[in-house]
Amino acid sequence: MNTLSSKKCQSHDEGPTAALSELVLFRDADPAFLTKLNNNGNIQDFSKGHVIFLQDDLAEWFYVVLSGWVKLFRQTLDGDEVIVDVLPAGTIFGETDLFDNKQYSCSAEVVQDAKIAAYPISILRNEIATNQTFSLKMLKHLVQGQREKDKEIEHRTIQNAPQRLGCFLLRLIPAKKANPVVLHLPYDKTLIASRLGMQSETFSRALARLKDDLGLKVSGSTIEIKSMDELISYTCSACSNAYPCED
Amino acid sequence: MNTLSSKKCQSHDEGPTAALSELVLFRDADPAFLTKLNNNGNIQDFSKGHVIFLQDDLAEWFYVVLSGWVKLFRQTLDGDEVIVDVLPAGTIFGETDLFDNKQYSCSAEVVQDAKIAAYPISILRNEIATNQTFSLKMLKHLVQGQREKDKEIEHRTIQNAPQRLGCFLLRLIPAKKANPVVLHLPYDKTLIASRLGMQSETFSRALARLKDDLGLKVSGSTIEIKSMDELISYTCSACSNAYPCED
DNA sequence: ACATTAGATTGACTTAAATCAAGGCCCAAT
DNA sequence: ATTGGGCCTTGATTTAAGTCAATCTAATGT
Repeated sequence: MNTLSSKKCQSHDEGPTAALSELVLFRDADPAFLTKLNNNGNIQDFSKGHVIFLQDDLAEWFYVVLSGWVKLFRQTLDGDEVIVDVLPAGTIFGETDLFDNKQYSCSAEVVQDAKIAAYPISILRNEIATNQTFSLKMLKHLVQGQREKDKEIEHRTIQNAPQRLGCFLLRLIPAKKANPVVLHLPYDKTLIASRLGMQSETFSRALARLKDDLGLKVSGSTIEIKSMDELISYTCSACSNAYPCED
Repeated sequence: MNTLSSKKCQSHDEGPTAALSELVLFRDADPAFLTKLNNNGNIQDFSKGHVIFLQDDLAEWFYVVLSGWVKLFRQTLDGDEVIVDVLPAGTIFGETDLFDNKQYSCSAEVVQDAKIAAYPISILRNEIATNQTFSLKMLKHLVQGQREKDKEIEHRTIQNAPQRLGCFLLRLIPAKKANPVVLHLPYDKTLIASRLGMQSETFSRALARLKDDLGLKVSGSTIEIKSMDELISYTCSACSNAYPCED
């Protein structure tokens, strides 16, 4: 029910090679390396709810989200769930579980029907160990990830619920667009709430707050932002990163 | 007033080579590399309050805390300060600002009189680019840092103030020791508070709470823990990492 | 078309933490 | 010894967010 299809990569036009070379990490990588990944990888469609791997599973594959959304999460001792991240298309995951531990450090579950490519970690590990250039790329990739985490910690510390939500909305908009901006929430509001470290009731009220304060229009998962500048100043004033904060 | 002394490394018995080889990152590193760092590095004593670098400064040096404590922080647009981390002896910092940006991503200030070694980032960058083995070590180092950040995000999300404080105390105790355990808070309570993402008043009350609930004894910065097991179960039940969580 | 159900919202209330204000303690400089 | 200033604590109050419970809505399957 979860696995809708699976195919060898080479049988497919827009195979994982194409997919991979769109990721910064693999751009300009050695073609032989990409081909090897290609030949040993596969693409699968999964529907919402499918568990890709569990924390402490043996880490043999790393993945790339081609479409849809995937959540990474951890379980607390008393049974709660903590969202580590929710990943959009174009994200690689499972790749930092390369080393000694060799177990995934969190669980991964599809939260919006997704197309996901999988490749053996061993090939990645080998490339890192033998190709200096790629190894450097990987380092940069990790440093970038570190920066994201720092930002996340900051957000949770100094932004209140409406600001965190505003920040989330802004990050859904790639570049500064002309007003008004219409966007769709990419996954369940409940999940956005826990992604932002709040309860779903709080999320709901934060959204209502943005409606009142900024003239945001909401209908289901469709949101219209009247004024980007207003939202930016409302959201980013408490933050150490000026908008647009992804660089 | 801040710079109390500065010396070339080789003029010193317990020079930076010795200091470096105690860090996991540099253990078993190429002796020529360590010597080069050694010859181009220096050790300085700084007193509390000394600013080592500011966010957006050109990143030319990386540092190792030999003794004392250093805080990393960022400034928000409206002037507040966010603590990124507070670093104990044995920590390397400034080293992730290796790449393209070439600017420090945060500011660094001494918060308890410290002895700090400085080395040119260029030497590190060169070693990473040419020595596969070291590059791999650096990758592991970064992955480990990533895990720490994940843990931090989790703590801020699911632990309340007394639990975060309890967790902080536990992390000051390297191994599981016999009761009762006596320890000293390593830096100002105000700073511990912001390190833990709370106001100093909240910190004070959290400490009082641990006194009441766990029979903790506090006198100034000296703390006596009656029962480690009690503190562990009080603190770690809401967390996804079992004690001792550093591995 | 209808029942079922997961997801979302709303209201009432509780609780944790922030804020505001006052005062205490200890160390350092005079 | 006295003064002054960090640093810390404590009390009173406000505020943000969590919790609990009741609906409401929209999508799904029969």
